[in-house]
Amino acid sequence: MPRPTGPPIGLTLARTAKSVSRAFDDALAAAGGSLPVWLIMISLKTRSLGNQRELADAIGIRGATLTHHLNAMEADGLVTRQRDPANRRIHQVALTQRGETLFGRLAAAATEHDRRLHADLSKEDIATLERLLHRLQSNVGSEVPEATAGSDA
Amino acid sequence: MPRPTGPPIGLTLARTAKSVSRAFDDALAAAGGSLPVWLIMISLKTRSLGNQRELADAIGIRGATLTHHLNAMEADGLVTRQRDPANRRIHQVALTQRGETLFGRLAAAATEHDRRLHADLSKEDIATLERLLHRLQSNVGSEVPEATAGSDA
DNA sequence: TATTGTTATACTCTATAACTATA
DNA sequence: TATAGTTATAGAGTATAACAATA
Repeated sequence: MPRPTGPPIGLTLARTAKSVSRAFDDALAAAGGSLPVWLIMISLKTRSLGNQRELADAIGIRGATLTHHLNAMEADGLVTRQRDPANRRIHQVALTQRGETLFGRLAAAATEHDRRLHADLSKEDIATLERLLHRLQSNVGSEVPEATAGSDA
Repeated sequence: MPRPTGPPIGLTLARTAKSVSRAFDDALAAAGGSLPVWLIMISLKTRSLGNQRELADAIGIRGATLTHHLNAMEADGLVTRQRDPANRRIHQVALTQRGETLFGRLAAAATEHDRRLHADLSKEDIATLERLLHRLQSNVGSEVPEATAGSDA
C-alpha cells in the first residue's frame, strides 16, 4: 500500500510554524517587544476579559506565567494593575501611555510581517488557509480563540 | 476604506501553531520524547547529513544547541557519537538500538497526532494546506526544508 | 471554603562567546 | 588560519506548588 503523501502535515506545520514564528519574534523584538507581550496587549485591546485568568486562557498560558510577564511589563511602565473596587481580588490591567505607544509599534511590525507573509497569496488563499488552520486547531481539541476580527495586526 | 478581513494570518498561524505544537509536544512527551529529539531523530533517519552543522541547520537550531541535545540523548543511550576516521573533526551521530526503539514509539505518536489532525480534512485540503504553508515559509525568507517524503510521521 | 492572583523555584529550549581538537 | 564541535554561561518562556488576600 503505497503512500503517495509527503511528510505528515503535523511536521510541515511544526516546521513552518517554527520559521514563521521566529521571523515574527524577530520582527517584534526589533520593534521592542516579544510574542507574549504582543499577545497580552492585543488581548487587552480587543477583548473584554474579566480577570487575569481569562486573559491567561486567551493567550494559552497559566496564571503564574501571566503574572511573570505582567511583572516585567509593569516594571517597564507598559501596564498598570489596579484592584477592582467592586471585587478587590481582581486586578484590572490597563495599558499606560507608554504601553499604547509600544502597542502601536508592535502593530506596525505585525502588519509588515503580515504583508510579507501574504506576498504572492490571493485573498482566497488566505481565507482558505485561515479556515484550514482553524480546523486544525479544533482537531487538536483546543478551544478556537475568539477571533479578534477588525483589530489591526 | 473598510477592512473586511479578520485577524492577520500571522496571528492566526501563531495561535494555531501554539495549540497544535503543544498538542504534539504532549503526544511526544507521553511517548517518552520531545520535539527536538524527534526532529533530530527524523533528520538522522531520513536525510544524509555530512556533519552536525548540517544537522543543526536542518532542524533550525545552532550547533551549540544541538550539542546540548545530543549530550542528553547520548546520556540517555539514544545515540552514539564517533569520530569520522577520514576527518577526525567530524562526529558521526548514529541511533542506538534503544534510539531506534524510541524512534518507533515517537513515529507512532506522530502518526496518531497526524490522524487526529486530519480528522475531517480531505486529501485536497491537506494538499492545499501544505502548499500554502510552504509558501508562507518561503515568504519569510527561510529555506524550505527538504521534504522528508516517504518518511513515516 | 472558594476565588484571584503572587511568589518561589525549576525545567526546557535556545543563544553567544570562549575554548579544544583537527586539518 | 579555518573548520568541527564542545563547554560555560545566560536568557526567555513556561510550569507546578505553596502562599496571601479577598469574598
